[in-house]
Amino acid sequence: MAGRPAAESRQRREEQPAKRGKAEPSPAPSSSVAFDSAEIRTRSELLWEAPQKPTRGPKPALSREDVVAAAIRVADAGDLAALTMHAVAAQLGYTPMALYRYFPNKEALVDAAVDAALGGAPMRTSPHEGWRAEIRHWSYAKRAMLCTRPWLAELPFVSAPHGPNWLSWHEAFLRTIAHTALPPEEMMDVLSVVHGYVSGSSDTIISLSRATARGITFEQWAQAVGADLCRAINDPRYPLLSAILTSDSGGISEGSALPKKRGKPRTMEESFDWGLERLLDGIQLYLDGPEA
Amino acid sequence: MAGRPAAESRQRREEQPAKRGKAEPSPAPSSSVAFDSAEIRTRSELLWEAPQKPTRGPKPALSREDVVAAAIRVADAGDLAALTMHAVAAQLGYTPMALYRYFPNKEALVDAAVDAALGGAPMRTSPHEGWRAEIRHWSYAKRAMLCTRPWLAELPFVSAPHGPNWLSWHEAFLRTIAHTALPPEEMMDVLSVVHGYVSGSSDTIISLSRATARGITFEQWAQAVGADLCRAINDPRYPLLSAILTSDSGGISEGSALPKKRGKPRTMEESFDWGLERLLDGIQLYLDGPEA
DNA sequence: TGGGTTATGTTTACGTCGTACGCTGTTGTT
DNA sequence: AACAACAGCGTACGACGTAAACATAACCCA
Repeated sequence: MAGRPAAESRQRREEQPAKRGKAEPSPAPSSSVAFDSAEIRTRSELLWEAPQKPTRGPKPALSREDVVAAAIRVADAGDLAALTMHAVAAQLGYTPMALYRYFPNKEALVDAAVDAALGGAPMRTSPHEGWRAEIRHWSYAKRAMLCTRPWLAELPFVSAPHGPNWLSWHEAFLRTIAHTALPPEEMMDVLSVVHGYVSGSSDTIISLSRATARGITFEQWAQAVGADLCRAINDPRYPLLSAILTSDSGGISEGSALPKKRGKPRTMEESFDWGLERLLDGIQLYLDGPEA
Repeated sequence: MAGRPAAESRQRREEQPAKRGKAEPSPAPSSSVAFDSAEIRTRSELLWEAPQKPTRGPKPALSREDVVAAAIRVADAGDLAALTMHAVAAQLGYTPMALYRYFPNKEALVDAAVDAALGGAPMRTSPHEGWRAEIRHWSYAKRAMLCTRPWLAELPFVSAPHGPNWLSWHEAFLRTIAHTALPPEEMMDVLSVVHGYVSGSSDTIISLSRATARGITFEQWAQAVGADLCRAINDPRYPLLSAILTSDSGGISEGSALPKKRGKPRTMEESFDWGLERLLDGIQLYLDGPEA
C-alpha cells in the first residue's frame, strides 16, 4: 500500500491533542489540576534548600554541587542539547541513575545548573559612578555573561525558576539606582526595561558565540545570517529592507580594529551600545522630568 | 557493590566531552568543518523555495503547507515539546515517516512552522500617525503575537533561520520610521533596539500565557512566580529587593478592571508600556537632538 | 497497451534519551 | 550484633528522531 493514510480513520480518531506537555507516564496520583500548580511551586525548592541533611546511610560520594559543576562543564563544552543525564554522569564517572540520588529529575538538575551558571552578579566596590554608568556596567556584565555561556540563552528565562543567583542579578541592578528617589514600583520598572532590553537584544551576538563555540568562523556565520537577509533584496515584498541592505551599509562587520570608516556598518557591540544609550536617555528624561 | 564509581577508571577515561551537539550517527560524508557551514546555509532554503516542483511519481497527498499547519496546530495545543514528528503525523492521520517526504528532518519542519506561525506583520493602511504611535502599534502587535503562540518564544530566535514572515516584521517596522531622515544604519539600530526590548521584556507575560494555556489560573501562576521572589525577603543577601517587595507594591496584579489605586502594583502591561515610553523618549531625543 | 521509472507512504529497526523499579552492599544507630 | 536507611548499579520500558528497505501508485515513452 502506498499513498494511503495510515490505518484509515482509526488513527485519525485517536489523534492526541498533544496537550500532555511531557506526559507523565504513570497516571497522576493526586488530583489533576492542583498537581500542576504544586509541581510549579515545588520546582525551585531545591535551589534554596539547605546544603544537605546529615543522615544515616553510606556517605554520598558526590554533592549536588559536584553534579551541577559537571553539568555546567558539559553544557559549556557543547550546548543545552548536550546536557544529558548520560553525559553528566559520564563526566563524573558514574552511571546516569546515580544522579537521581541528588536531583529528582533532569529538569531540577538543569534548573540548578542554570542558576549556578548565572553566577553571582559582579559586586562593584569602587565608588558609585552614578546610575547611568552603573547601569552600563551591569548591562555589559550581563551581556558578557550570556556570551560566555550561550546555552543559558537557549531556554526561555522565565520558565526557569528564579534561584539565588538570579535574584542576585536583580539585587545588583537595584544597587545601581538605589540612591535615586524612585518609588519602589518604578525601580522595578527600570529593572524590567533594562533587563528586557539586554536579554532581548543580545541574541544575535549569542548566536555568534554559539556558532564560534562550535568551530564556525565569524565569516561563515555572517555569511549564513547575511544570506537570509539578502533574500529580501529585489523582493518586492521588502522594499525598505531591500533599499537599506543595498545602501552599502548592509553587512555585519566584525569589529573594532579598522579605522571606523564613516560609521557605516555597525558592529553588534555598537548597535547594542546605541540602543542602551537611547534607553538610558529615556530613563534620564523621566528622572529629570518633574524638575525640568 | 554500592558506592563505587561505575566501571572504575575506565568509564572516567572515555568521558565524552559532549562536543557532538546532536552527533550525526553516520560519520560526516564530506569534510568536517565546511560541512557545518553548508548545513547552516542550507537550513533556511526550504523557507524560500518555490511551492513544489511538479514531478512524475504518485501525487503527494499532502503539501508542505498542510504539514506546517498541522505542526502549528500541535504546538498551539501544547508547547514546543509537544511538537514531535509522531504528533504531527497523527494529527494528519499519517505515519511519522511520511513527513520526511516533505521535510528532510524535524529541524526544517520546525523552522517552517515557526516562520509560518509568526504570520505576516500587520499592514497598517490607515494614515500614518507618526513614528511614535506606529512603533507602539508594531510593538503591541508583536507582543500580542508572542502571547498568542507562547511556544514561539521557547526557542532562541536567532537560531532559527529568517524566513519570509520574519522579514515582513522587519519591513513593517521600517515602514514606521521610513519617513524620518535617519540614515540606513541608524534605522537598523532603531529596529534592533525596539525589537530587542519587545522580545526581551515579553517573557514574563509569555510565561503566563504558557501557564494559562496549560490550564493554570492566574492566581496559581502568580503565586508560583511570587514564591520565588519572596524568598528574597529577610534574606540579608537581598536588602534592596527585600525592601521593595515588602513595600506593599511587591505583588503582581492581574489587570485592568479595578480603579487604579495609587498606581501601586503594576500590571505587566503597564510595566511594558512604561518601558516602551522611556525607550521612545530616548529615540525621540536622538531624533530631535541636532535641532534642539 | 504495457513496461520502466520515479516518487509516495509504510514497516521495521536502531540508537539515544529520561527514568521507574528492584537489587546489592555500606554505614551509622540501637 | 542486628537493624534500618540509604548509595550506586543493572535492567528495562516507552518516547523520540530517523535510516533502510519495501510495496504501490502515477506518470512517461514505447
